[in-house]
Amino acid sequence: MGRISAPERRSALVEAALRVVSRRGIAQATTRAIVAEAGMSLASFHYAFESRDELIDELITTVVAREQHAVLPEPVPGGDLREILEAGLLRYFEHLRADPEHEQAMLELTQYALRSLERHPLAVAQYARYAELAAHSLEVAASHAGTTWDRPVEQVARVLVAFTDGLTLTWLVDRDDDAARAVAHAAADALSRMAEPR
Amino acid sequence: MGRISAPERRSALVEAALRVVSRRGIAQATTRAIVAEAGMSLASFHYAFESRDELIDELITTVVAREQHAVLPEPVPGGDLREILEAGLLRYFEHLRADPEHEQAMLELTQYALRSLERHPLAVAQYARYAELAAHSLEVAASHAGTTWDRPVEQVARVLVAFTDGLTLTWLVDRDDDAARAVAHAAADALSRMAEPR
DNA sequence: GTGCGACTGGGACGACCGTCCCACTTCGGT
DNA sequence: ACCGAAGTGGGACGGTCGTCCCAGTCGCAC
Repeated sequence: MGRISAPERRSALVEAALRVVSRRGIAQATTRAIVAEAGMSLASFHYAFESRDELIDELITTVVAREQHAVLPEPVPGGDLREILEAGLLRYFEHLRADPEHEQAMLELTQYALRSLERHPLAVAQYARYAELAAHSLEVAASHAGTTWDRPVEQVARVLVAFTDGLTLTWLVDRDDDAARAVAHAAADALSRMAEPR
Repeated sequence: MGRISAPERRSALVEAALRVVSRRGIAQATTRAIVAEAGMSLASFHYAFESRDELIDELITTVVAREQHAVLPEPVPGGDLREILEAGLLRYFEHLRADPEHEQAMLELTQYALRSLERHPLAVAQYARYAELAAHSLEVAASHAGTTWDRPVEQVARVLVAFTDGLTLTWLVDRDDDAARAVAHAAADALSRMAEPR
């Protein structure tokens, strides 16, 4: 292993940890497994991080900050709100199908954070970030459809996040593409009714 | 510890394991923690079960079989379909608020099962059971509202399960009651549109 | 080139894990 | 009363965990 500065090592370890958590789950993300994935020795781990907990915290923070697969990157032009929303949800679904392990890892990290008092805020921040991204997408969608939301967009965003989570969780279990698309359709339908009638 | 037959001990251990998983998470549900919760010695554990894995498998099976907090136990009389569905979802939400640890435990057990090939079927069975209960509730609801579903009820049920999961997950993170009720409202709205217009 | 601080590797530590062994006690059938 | 089977308790096993120590090596400023 060549010589790397401590900060570089930190991010290399975070990336390695994300790969291990995605592939094998957080329970299997031991210091030794992470270090092996990064191709380092155990001592390097505790040179860069004080503890495994610190690494996991930074992993969650990093990965949440990076999160940006918004549900609606570029809405379909010419469609009405419902169609734009459904296209966005289907886009998210394709992202989920392309990298299911990543979403499963995010889910596990949330649950992990939920289990300790000092880590709970990380989970809250994660979902606040989701809601923020969702709110932005919803604003873009409404603007493209030439309409406005009939309540604060943050409230609609919260519902979108819940629908997305449900779609993710159920699809991860049964891998039923058609069912997931039905969820996307129904969710888009419900959300579109939260806009002012044109 | 008095003398108990092996089968009784098995179910006592399963109950103890459920309490430990609910309270502290599956990662903390060690053989010693479970045995302490049940007030037994370690030897009794391996007298009743061959391994911890066997206990966890039986825990999942048991708890899934017992699952019956259907979303719509007794629909409100006189309401239309949307109102009946929303009342059912709110009923589920009250159940979630009353015992959040149990739903969190169920979520963790699902994720745990998803992580190994031989346990994956348990997660699938868990969600098949959810869908079954949801389908039954939906049939009751449609019948009370005097309408019928415009597609196989199993498909609607799958969507309901996804919505319920999303509501659960997001509420467990932010504990925002109003937001959860908004999800229930939107979900009921979307689902009610999957019925034949009267 | 020399010194010093930053970085590295291997091995060890105590704690806890799942599992197992074995001497012991209790029970039900005879 | 007795005897085999069923159930119990304590202690120990090997393995893995997170963490730590320390002797060694490298890069860079002087």
